[in-house]
Amino acid sequence: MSKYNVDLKQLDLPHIDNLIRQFWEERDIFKKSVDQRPKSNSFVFFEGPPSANGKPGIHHVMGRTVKDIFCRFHTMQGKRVERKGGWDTHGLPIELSVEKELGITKEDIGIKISVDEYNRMCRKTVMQYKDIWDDITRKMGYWVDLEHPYITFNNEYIESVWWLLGQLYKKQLLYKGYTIQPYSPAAGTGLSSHELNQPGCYKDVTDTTVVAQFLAKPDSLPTFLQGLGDIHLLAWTTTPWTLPSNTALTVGPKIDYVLVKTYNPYTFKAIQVILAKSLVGAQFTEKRFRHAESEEDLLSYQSTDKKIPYSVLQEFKGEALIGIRYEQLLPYALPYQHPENAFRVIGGAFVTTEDGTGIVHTAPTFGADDAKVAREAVPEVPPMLVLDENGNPVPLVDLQGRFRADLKDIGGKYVKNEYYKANEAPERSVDVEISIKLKEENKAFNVEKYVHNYPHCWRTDKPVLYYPLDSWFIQSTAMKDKMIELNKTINWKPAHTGEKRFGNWLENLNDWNLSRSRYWGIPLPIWRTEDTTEELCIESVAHLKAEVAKANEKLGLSQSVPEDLHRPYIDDVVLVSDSGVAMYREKDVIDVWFDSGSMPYAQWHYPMENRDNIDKGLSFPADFIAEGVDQTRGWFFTLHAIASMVFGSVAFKNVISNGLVLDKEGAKMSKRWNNVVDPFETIETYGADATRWYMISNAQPWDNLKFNVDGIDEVRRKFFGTLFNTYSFFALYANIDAFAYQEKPVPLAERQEIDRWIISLLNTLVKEVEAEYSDYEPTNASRKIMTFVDEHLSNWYVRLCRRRFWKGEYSQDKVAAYQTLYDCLNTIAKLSAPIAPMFTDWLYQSLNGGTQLEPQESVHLVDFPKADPASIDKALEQRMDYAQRISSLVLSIRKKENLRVRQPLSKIMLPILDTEFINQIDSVKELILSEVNVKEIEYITDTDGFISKKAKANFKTLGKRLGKHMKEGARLIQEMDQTAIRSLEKNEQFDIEIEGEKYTLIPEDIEIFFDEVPGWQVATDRDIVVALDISLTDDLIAEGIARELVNRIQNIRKIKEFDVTDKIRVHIEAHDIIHDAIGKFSDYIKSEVLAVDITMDEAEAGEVVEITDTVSLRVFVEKA
RNA sequence: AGUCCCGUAGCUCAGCUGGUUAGAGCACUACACUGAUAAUGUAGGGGUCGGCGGUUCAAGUCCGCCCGAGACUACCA
Repeated sequence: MSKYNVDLKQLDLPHIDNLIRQFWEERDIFKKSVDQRPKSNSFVFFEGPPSANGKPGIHHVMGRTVKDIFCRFHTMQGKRVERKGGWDTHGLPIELSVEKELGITKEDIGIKISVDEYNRMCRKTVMQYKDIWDDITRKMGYWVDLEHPYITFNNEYIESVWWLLGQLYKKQLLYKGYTIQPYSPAAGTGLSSHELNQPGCYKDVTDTTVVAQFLAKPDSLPTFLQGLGDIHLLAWTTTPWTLPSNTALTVGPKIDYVLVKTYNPYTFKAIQVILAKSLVGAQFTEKRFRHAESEEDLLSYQSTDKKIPYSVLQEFKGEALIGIRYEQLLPYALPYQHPENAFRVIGGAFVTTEDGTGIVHTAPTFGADDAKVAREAVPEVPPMLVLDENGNPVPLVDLQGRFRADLKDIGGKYVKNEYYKANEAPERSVDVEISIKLKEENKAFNVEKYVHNYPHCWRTDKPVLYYPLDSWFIQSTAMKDKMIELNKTINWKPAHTGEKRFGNWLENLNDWNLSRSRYWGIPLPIWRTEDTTEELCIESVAHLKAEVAKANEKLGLSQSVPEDLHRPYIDDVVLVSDSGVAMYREKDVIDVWFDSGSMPYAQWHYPMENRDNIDKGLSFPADFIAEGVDQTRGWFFTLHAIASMVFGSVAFKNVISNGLVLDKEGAKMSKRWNNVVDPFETIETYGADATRWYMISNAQPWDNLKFNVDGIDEVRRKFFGTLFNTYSFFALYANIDAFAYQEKPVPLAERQEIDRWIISLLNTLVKEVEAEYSDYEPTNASRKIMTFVDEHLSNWYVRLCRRRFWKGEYSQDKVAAYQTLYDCLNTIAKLSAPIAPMFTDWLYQSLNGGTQLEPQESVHLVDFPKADPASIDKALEQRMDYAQRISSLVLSIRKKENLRVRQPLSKIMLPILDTEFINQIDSVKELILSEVNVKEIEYITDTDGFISKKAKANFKTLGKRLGKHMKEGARLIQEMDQTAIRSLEKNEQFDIEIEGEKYTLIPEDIEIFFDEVPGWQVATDRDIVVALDISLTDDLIAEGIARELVNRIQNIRKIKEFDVTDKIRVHIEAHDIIHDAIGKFSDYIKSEVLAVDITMDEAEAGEVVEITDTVSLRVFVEKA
């Protein structure tokens, strides 16, 4: 005979975790849960690959809980949900951690250590925390296929990525360009815009800024500026180190500029300067300058004067300045090409007058806008490129961020002090040195510190440089419209992340910089001839093999395709062009983000294998993905971009972007603040389920979570504790009665009102929870389940029904109670399984262990419950609500009158509005009476003359009709007397008049409720009024005492640890106060405490027990 | 600098398309209850719904501005 599991005396979630985890592993439940569903009915999920070179944090538990919930839910909905795990293995983070470990820099690679060795080291390092990741995955109960993960460094994966690049190449979406890009000298690589958009990259920094004076060449000035003496153009820069590379100044053709006569604040020399009219006030600050009153005033200036006078001489459009030539500001070098076209004023539409001077210092080698405007000028303004020792054109700053050695005083210095090794940075940065130099040479108009936002490298944390680089791009801008259009079909949770954040990002899309001049990554599969006229994009290993054979033949080589497709082996492969010329691989590796964006295809080695997965849509696009909001421009974008460009499809249909996990104060978790929560510790202390449930129920996944372990404990107590207690209660009595659900389900009609009520609520709950899960609203689902378990099942159903379980014969009613409670618990286990997979599996197995009702060995193999609409009875739910509220009201009167519930009372009086109400209350009458220990309910109707009604306006219906008379109308309605209300009820209409306007009220315009009833002990709650008769008779008192006795005897039983089924004998010290009680209620007492007899004697062996406030007696209890 | 999101009790959060006493849980206080007991019930205190202005008969809810927190965008010199 099987029994319900009662092994656990107390709820111990970590213990249950262990049991269930072991069970899953032994029985291979995860695999079964996937395999039992047909391939044809799939729910596609993509697992975003984490990088195993960092340890998992508590936020990973959050993200993975969200993923797990929907995968489990859809599995229970009959779907096949394959979840291939994956690892992100390439990229800068790994390379940098290896460099650090080896104590080398990028320059040493290929010299101190071979590329081969270096890459082998990367391959090893990248998986260093894999075991810890696998461990947290298991411990938190996240189901993902860890045995067959995709790994981005595998040849198959690389081959798929090549194929994708090949498709882009064929669509002519790959191009090579020389552009100014964000570049990290410390990391030695260019950065893509999504790398620059990683959180925390933009930081406020204080830089030395200069407003420089560029001396115009007199003969190039427009006629209206000629013959006035020296004229300087003022231009502002936040990067003085770029001034040696200045080759132009840009003005806005339509902007108004002025010529100002004043003195240089450092040299006190008289000067004339040009700047934008609207920025005169910003440059000539009141602190240091003043308007000159007259020509004499201006001329009379002495360097000892406090304020410098200035005077505006002329005004003109920027247009007029174009073509002016100026003396090179810092003549360190000259452009190697067309130096005669440098150092002149050009026009540019991007110039604004928001800050600076309205004249933009233009260094085409270090600014994207600068390069563009310089190229567009006629004739083209040359960038400041010089020839190096090999005759190649290079900028004045090298790839390490250092000035070229041959640049006199600044040669060999880093342009930013941050690039020096610790403690090696000079006191004065190059920016400061240049500023001082300019001041001394009467070339600086203003030097000051300025705080602005500047991008930093996401890995090295050092400032980014904008630098000219030759690299490969994906022309994503060409597919922008398609991406925008497809995005509109995606269901984003929350919606605004998709519409606004992601949508705006797509609107402002830039081309995707693919190139990384690094070693550990997927090699760019493009080969070129040395003169760059011919090129080839390889799109598979087979393709490469064929090309290698061709090259071997034509060039007389004996190469083979390398076993490992990484550098350096792939670099050695030489191919041959159509014209028979050798081609060499472009040295770059690709952006790692392309790796992860390729996973929908590359995880299946598409198209070399598993073609149907993509072509027939078996595994593409995803029905669902989830990651943190920080991935909006990361993985979410790369998935979307590749799918849009290569397949013209979305990559995912539903996406949750979850918020951050903060500490309990709302601060970011960081090692520096020592507020990082260890996920292992949390799970081991509180259990995975409580942790998961807390995270989901406390806040919506997309809101930031203020993580507080106190909240987990609360969830454990309130939800899991209550559910566990309810189960334990059930199991205790079901085992005693040997209830094993052998009987046919008792028809609903034959069950008690309260059974039908909880079943109705349960079915409503099933319906709602299914809708919430389907709508990707796990928080609402969890909260609804909690309310049901806590308020309805435990605190009402079980509380009221307790006696049915422990009293009486094994009747149909008892069976009905068992069946009802069993069904509730079993259904809750299933509804909650996606969120709390371990406890619910324990609960399901414990229940099913007593009945063998369901063949599935785990809750994760069953189908999600279906709501039965026929069981939902809204009128019944309403009635029970009345019963709960009436009971509460009676208890509150008892409390006020100091009448304990054990003392029976004679009657409740209930004023009622209509007979329908009587019917409703009648069917729940018994529940109320037993709950509050009262003998009967008496209904008081209108005609009894006790009741006075009050009316209140219904604003919703009246507001529109009465308009501004609403306030007055509400007052009139409140003042309606009994006859007026009665008249409205009878005639179904009633006229009121406000300021001459007549309005006809109909019944729905007012709400009627009861006034206080004078002279009664009453309590009210909205539309219900309850009065209680508190007079006591001798019988009532005796019964009260009898109940007190029962209570005391029960306590003694418990102290003595009798079994709940033990029969007893009771001896009570004789006393008047109990004489009546025992005389009249001995049968009752005996049956309550399972006594075979009760005797009044000395009870000498008994203990003294307080019976009432004034009487204490000896009571002795022994086993019969 | 711009865009987006958020601001409701000491804490964590509800509050639907505007409708009249702004809710729940936790915490706190008091009293009960106790054959579910590291639970439970009842009662109580605690809110100018971030601020100001507007629309409306009516605003926590809609609009504008401001303050505060956050995320994101941006080479704007």
